[in-house]
Amino acid sequence: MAKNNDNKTITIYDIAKEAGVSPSTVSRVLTNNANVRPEKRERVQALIEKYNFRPNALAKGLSDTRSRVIGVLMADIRNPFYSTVYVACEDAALARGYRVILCCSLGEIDREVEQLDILKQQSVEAIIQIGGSVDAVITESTYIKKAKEITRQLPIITSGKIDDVPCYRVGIDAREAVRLLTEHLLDLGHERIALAGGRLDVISTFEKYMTYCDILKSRGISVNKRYVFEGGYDYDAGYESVKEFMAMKEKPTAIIAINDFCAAGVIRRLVEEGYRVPEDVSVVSYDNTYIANLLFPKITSIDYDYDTLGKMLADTAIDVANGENLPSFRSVTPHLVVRESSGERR
Amino acid sequence: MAKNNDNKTITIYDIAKEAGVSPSTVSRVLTNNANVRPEKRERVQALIEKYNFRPNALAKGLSDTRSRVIGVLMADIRNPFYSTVYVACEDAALARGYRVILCCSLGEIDREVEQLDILKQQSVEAIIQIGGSVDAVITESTYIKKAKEITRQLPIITSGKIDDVPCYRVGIDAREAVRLLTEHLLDLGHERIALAGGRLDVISTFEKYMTYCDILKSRGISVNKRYVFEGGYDYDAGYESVKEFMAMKEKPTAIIAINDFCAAGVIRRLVEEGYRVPEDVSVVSYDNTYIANLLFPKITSIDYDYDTLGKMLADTAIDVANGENLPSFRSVTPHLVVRESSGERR
DNA sequence: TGCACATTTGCAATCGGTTTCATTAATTCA
DNA sequence: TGAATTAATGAAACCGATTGCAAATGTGCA
Repeated sequence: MAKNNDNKTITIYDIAKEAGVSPSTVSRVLTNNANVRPEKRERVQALIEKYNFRPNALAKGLSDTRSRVIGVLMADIRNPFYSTVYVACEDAALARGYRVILCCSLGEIDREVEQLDILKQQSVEAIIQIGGSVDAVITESTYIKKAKEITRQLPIITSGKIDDVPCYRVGIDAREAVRLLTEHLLDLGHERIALAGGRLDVISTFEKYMTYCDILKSRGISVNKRYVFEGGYDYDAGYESVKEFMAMKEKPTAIIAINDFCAAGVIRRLVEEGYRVPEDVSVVSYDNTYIANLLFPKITSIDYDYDTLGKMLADTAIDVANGENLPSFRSVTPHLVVRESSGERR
Repeated sequence: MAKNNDNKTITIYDIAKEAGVSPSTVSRVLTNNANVRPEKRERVQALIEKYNFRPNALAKGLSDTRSRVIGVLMADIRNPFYSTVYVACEDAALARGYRVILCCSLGEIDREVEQLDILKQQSVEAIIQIGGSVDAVITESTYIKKAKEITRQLPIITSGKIDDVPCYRVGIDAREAVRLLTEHLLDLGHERIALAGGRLDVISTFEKYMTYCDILKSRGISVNKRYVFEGGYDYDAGYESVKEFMAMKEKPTAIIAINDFCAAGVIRRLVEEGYRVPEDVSVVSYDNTYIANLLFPKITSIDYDYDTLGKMLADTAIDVANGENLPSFRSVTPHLVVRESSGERR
């Protein structure tokens, strides 16, 4: 791909000719592991540097058995949660000599199915999928069908779970996350704790819900279903939830938002209705994206240690691709970041 | 890349054999443009569907003269401005049958230089670069050197400007953006308008600054240099700027933040010091990312119509790659989105 | 010095497509 | 119906690397 002054793409053949050796020798210098007489190696190396030669990645990928590329399929890279995980994955992959290809499904199931094919076409060695169909309890059958087909050929690593499809799970310890948040609030004296946003047909959300129920019960607090507002994972879900919560006689004194976007909506509506955060109502959330730090008040949120998560995802992908036998489920431990949005019940 | 039941990757040769035709014919069916007898075409097509066959992208890229891939090099995909532009670019590219490869430099010049090589290695037909060295007036010489080398071989499309390197510019009409914001504030009665964040050695920031000066002068208002706070493009820059501004005798009554992050810092500090936004101080910003909508108050910001920008970038890249003669500078027209953070001077 | 053995090296096949070119089959039209 | 023309097809070269294998060169030791 490097070009000489004539602007022609130069190849190992050109280097070989000028160095007076065979292309194989140049290739051996490039791949570094074969044994080449030092004198020739230097001669070739000098030309590589002279022309700033880089071997064509497509040709290399074709001839190698290993493409050294892993695919990352996410719901939407514009969401800071995903982009943070993506960058962490990429860093970890790069550290092991792998490249990463990004695909976004943008919530469209057809696109998601299509992306799996596209990644396969690119000869990726494994696919990391975060968000999208893998998170839904009842997954679209076209997706399942395609995922099954794919997993016969290359491993899928996911934070979710695909029915009937064997894949490696690298997730977040959702139970621990809920525990941290719920007990934080209980410790502050809150008992009327509401849940804002998220759909219960999404596995991680469902797990969170169940754990929330368990914890309350274990503390002798009965679960009030009206304190659970199902909705999306966005600002609006949070905003709408508060309309309902604060219209109740027994208003919640604390709200757990499904993510930082949702928390922003919750806080907005609370402020609009004249409540103060955290004096009147505490608000906490999951994900601890940079948004948690941008809002006023800054939000108490659950952090997942994205570098660790990304590394776990990438390492699993690469290890599995190399045939290593790994546990099919690993998870990262969340921790609580206390900020300004949660306080003692008054 | 599709595999049959034996889990072996199948190729056009397999399809050809089973269909009783030559690989060339299968290829013709695949590329669609050659003429193949309908009967055979159908026979081949049926097998393609049966096995869900997709031609290997690496092989295709290697044999084709056109790779139909463009590279996108950005500063940091975790920044909503970049991720929004990226998705828009990808969409536009996809619509024209092109794929996109993402690289992030994360602010490291070495990485940025390296990425140019990596993209070249991938046989991209053009590189779109937004953010990073292309934005700096005095660009690192290692970068310039590499960029020069690259542009001899493939076009670079950028929102910035690289000294001495011929590239296609697709930008934002910065002067118009400043005009919209400044006149909006002037119309609201503000005269003491401050600038928070951004470095003047960044072209777009410098352009904004110059235009700001021009507009104030044309209205007979003298420019107070103390109203210009240079800094980064983040929350902290905004936060720090307000410390200085509000310590002055003649405090500004309106602040233009260099982006939404910066605006968040500005507002935060204002609130901490007991000022209300917009009653006491108006705050506006550039970029109109979703952050502008999340904050309280919602921020009046400049929108760039990201879909149009993305399309302009991708179209330029593809057109230039195809040898079309385009104007070397095109720009998108910004517009003002008025929200809650700006109001009449009291 | 000569022979056995270890290193280097190049040839040629391969990865999986596309495309040119020559050949063959199908049409068109007088 | 047969010659001229056009459409369909396959063989083979090519894209730019890697790698198995055999040949060539170098080394060690008796």
